[in-house]
Amino acid sequence: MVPPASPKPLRADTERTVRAILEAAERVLSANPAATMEQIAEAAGVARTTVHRRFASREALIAALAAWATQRFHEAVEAARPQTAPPAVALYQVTANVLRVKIGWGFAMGALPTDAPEVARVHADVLARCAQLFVRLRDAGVLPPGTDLDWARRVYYALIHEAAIQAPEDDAALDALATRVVDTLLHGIGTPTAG
Amino acid sequence: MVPPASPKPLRADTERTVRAILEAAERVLSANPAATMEQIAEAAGVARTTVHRRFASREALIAALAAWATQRFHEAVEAARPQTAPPAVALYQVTANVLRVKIGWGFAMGALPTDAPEVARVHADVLARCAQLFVRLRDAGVLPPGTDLDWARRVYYALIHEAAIQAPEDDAALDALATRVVDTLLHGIGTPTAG
DNA sequence: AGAACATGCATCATCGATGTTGCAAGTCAT
DNA sequence: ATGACTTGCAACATCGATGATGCATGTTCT
Repeated sequence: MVPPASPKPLRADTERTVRAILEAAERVLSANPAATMEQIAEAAGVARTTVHRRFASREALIAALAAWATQRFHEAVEAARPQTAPPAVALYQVTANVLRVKIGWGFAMGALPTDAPEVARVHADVLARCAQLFVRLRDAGVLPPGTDLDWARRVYYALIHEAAIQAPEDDAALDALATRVVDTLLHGIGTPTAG
Repeated sequence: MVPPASPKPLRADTERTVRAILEAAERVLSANPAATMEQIAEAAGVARTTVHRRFASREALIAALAAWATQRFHEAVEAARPQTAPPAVALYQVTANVLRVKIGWGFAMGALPTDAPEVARVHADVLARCAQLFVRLRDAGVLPPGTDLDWARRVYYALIHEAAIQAPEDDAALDALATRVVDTLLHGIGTPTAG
């Protein structure tokens, strides 16, 4: 229902409710992944039955949440033009864009074990883009030729994950965070002259 | 029951069972944090009622698991003599020791929201040791004077967490992993000349 | 060997979460 | 304004997980 243009345009009423539920689910579940539908409904300001009317099951709700976040994730990466922009620039842009999304949708992006066909495809797509970006980084000399790209990618994800916990809301702080992530990724935190 | 010498020495029988349950819980819960007591019991090769006899509640089981892992964690850090060994050496030793523990007890170490008084104290102790180690690293010039120690510590944890997923079993691979973690922490993954 | 204890099994009780339905009242679109 | 849709509420049904118990059958320790 959420990802592309739905077959039937939702009533303004319904759309607000759905969004409220998804946002509430994100907040509540990120605080406690085992939270009940009741707690989510309460946080959304609706009755529990309404949640069940919109999402057939708890599983469906989480799937919708993941789909929503995946879409945002995809947009964030694509907006950085990771295949055409200079790799170092793209790295920074991707970092900043993804951070912005991840700060608000941390749970949904973490709970990605989705089995929906469409969503899985988009997600795989994004991962491939990231992998390609790292190849480009290596080819451009930003990363040494012998770099273990898998380790590099995982370190990158871990740094973004850590940075997202800071959760700043203004753009200046977000840029500072992105800078710190890229910097740490490339140069670590040690004294350059040491070693 | 587990951490120090128990008031009543368990029967050989019981001890084996308890250990089997804890180890099974680690395996099963790390694969699926929402696993049921039944699944844990099955993995341990005992009846579900036996688990309940040893651990009053699911909560108690997880608490015991956390306590056990915390103890191991503590030993791993202390064995590296983080306050007396040269900081760079201690960093490496702590990394290797903690990796060894974390590979086998990843869930238990992640599920640390424990409210047991004794356990919390030990855990806080370990964290303090780590913080001190980072101060020593900075004072020794391994880290630049202006380093944000909180960020440094969090990056370090994240790297260990990532590395522990590789899960090698032999010592050579473990040392290689530890080297990689320390190296990445200090120098990142970028080309040194770049910038 | 014998007392003390642990385990497996079957059984039962309970509890919370999930999911459904009917109806009255409210909201939206045209 | 009117018909279509949505929501809240209350009630109900179900289901799985948790936790407890009694008893027969091992297992351990001395």
